[in-house]
Amino acid sequence: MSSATKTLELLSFFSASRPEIGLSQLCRIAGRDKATTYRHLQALEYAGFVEKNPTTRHYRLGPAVLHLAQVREATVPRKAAVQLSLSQLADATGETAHVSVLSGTVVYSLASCESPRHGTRAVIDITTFPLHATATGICALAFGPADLFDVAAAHLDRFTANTPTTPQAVSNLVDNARTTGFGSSNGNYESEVYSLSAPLFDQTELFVGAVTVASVASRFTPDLERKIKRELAKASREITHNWGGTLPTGVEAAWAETLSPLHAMDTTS
Amino acid sequence: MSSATKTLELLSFFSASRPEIGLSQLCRIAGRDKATTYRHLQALEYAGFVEKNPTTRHYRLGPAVLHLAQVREATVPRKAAVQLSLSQLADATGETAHVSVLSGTVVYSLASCESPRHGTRAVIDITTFPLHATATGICALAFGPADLFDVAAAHLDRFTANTPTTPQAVSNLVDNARTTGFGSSNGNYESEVYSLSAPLFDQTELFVGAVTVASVASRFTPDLERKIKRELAKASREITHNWGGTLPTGVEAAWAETLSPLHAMDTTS
DNA sequence: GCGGTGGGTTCATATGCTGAACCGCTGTTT
DNA sequence: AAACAGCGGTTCAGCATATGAACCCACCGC
Repeated sequence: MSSATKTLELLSFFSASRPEIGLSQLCRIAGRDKATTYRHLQALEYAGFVEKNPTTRHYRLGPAVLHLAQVREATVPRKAAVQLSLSQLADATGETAHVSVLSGTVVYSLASCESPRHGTRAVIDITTFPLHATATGICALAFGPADLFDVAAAHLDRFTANTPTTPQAVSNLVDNARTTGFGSSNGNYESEVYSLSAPLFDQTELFVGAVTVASVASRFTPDLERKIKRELAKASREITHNWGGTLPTGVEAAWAETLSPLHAMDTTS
Repeated sequence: MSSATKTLELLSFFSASRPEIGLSQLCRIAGRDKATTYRHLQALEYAGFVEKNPTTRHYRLGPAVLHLAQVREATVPRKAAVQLSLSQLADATGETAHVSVLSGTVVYSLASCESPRHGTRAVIDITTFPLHATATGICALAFGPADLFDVAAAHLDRFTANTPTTPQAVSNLVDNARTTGFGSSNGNYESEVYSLSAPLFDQTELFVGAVTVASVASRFTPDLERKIKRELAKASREITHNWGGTLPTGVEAAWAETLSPLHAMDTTS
């Protein structure tokens, strides 16, 4: 492990829950010598990656990281950062994949990608997603801010025979999303489109959006469902990471449970 | 210069105008050996600070910087990051200092700090600043987005005898701000309050807000004006830096000109 | 097929990184 | 008030590790 790598590793010990770290404390966390750690911190401080809290002499992340983040955002905007994941997802599942983001109480489409595998495809032709009637929306309700449910409950329009139009019916879908880690819509918005959706998170584990695969009802077998869920989990990890976020352990656990071989027997039985 | 410092320095060569850099190119920019630079880049890539564009093999900033920026923002929110600069500014000038930020076409107050030096003080009791009648607003018009002027011209309310109420009068103040690097208001909003304002910028040198000192007309001498301008420039550099931004060279040049001893003769004569 | 450029690799050399032990300070305990 | 523990910060001998000249291979224009 190079000196530079060790220096950079120090930065990863700072987090929202541990924003300031003293020298000795950092030595213990990193399991390294005090003199070494001190010199590494000096290098980081010189470059503006950390700064000293003048009163406590503890270290915290510095302004340089803001600077770099702005350059990164200008270089690879969020939209561009999902394109690769999205095309891989569409490719692996043979279905239409898309990513949407939450802004206030509205979930809008950021990017989508269709797979050429089948002649029939789901096409994402809406820009904002009804919260109660789409896999994406259910995901937002399940993992997003609590006050979103009231907004959803105030607009329970019926789109198809399957659209849930009572708060209780929506609540059931949301509960299911929370336990499985995936939002789902079986023709709730368009009768022939079955969708599955996985949430995306920021660094503080706040919901920021969802990645979704939209399939066609007639080919939506349990096997395909499992494949899509596996790929969705992968894509969600990837996109969340690319946006600088982290997945809550609860979601990972829900996925592990949902995708375990044991559970597979249940769903296919 | 330590290996870690050299590694970190590589990151500073990425910018909005040069977002992706190849290995050889980076060697030339940094003036370092190819093997060394390559190993440094590997360390950075391993830590997620850079990533390779898979098609061009060029390097660009990675997702880790977004992650760190979010932690930094959670650790030291912008408001907290200005407090120290602001109290130093209030202390050095003996006047009231405040920081405001531009959001859309509205300039709102982020934080303010009064100095106890004098019994009479300017008090910042508004939350949004009229663009045409305050030093802060003139600063926004001079250095902010061009379409702001139309917004300002549509609301030329008169507050005092000095308030500029014609587009031409506002335009003159804006021109003056552009050449001096400081917005000013001589009782344009409240007749007894004289204010000076310096702009704040983000990483792409876009105007994001202003730092202002509000003084009382009766003690606003040319000497005090010069002192305030010097301190404002210092505070603007500091806050801009703390927010991860960079000052346009044009503004620095305007300040240097305004604050030069030669220029001082002109203003005091 | 040839020169120029690019990314990536090798290896002997010596530079500069490492960590035990140290200092001076502060707040707490006895 | 003396002893103590913990902190941030410093020193220096010894050797791990960073360094860069020279190298390879692939690609591109000609």
